[in-house]
Amino acid sequence: MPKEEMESLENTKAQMRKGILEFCILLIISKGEVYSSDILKDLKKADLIVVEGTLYPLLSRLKGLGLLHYSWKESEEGPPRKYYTLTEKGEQNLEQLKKTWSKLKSSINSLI
Amino acid sequence: MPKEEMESLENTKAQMRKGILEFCILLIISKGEVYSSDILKDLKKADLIVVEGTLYPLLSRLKGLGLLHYSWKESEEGPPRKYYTLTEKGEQNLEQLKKTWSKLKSSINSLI
DNA sequence: CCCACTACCTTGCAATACAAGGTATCGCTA
DNA sequence: TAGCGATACCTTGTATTGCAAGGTAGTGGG
Repeated sequence: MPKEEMESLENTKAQMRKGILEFCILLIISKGEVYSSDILKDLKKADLIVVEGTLYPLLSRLKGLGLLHYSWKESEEGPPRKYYTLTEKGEQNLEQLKKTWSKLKSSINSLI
Repeated sequence: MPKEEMESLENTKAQMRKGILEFCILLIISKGEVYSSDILKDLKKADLIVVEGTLYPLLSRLKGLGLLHYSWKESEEGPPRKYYTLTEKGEQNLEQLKKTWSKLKSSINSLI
């Protein structure tokens, strides 16, 4: 398969992943206190490849919007970590996003 | 609800929509020869708000990648229209994207 | 002949994911 | 105790891309 095709396909797939990235991160944090490496691990398990340079600014943004807060915790083996949890706002937001996701799923289903 | 929250929510929703936009457009075109207004109408029905300024460059890009081709057709009431259809490549690509979409759905499901 | 309508396209801007590189803390070991 | 590797957090520059706004052109009716 020629290179261009591969790229266009990968590009579109990447777009799909990006779109739900924020949603996924909120989902992951909603399940319990986590720090960046935990999040990256969970995203990887869900086939959502993300790197640090993407995650940190995003967490900061969500923090700035009041959806998250964090607390520093000591680590057994290394520097302290920022553990994130959802705020009240974050939880409400996530509920809305779950609904949006459901609608999106049925929209696509009717298109298929 | 304060303005900022609304905006953050709308923004995230918009991201989700954007991510699947290209996929949806391919889906719509796969169902038969359509021109831009048809596509916009179908997207609107699926709650995917898109404007001309988004659609035209995107169609051009997909054309450039060899996923689409078009033919001019006369209209009964106005200027001629570009009717789009999928190329062979476009169909193959779409099949791949359907698989990606399924995986994405189950990934999210397991996160929820 | 002009005006409204439809259709196609372009330009400038803002958001954002990513690659790459930087800073700081900790524990281990020479 | 000095240095090194590992871990963790963060920043900068770039490319992509959706969108608002505005532009061009064909068609038909008054």
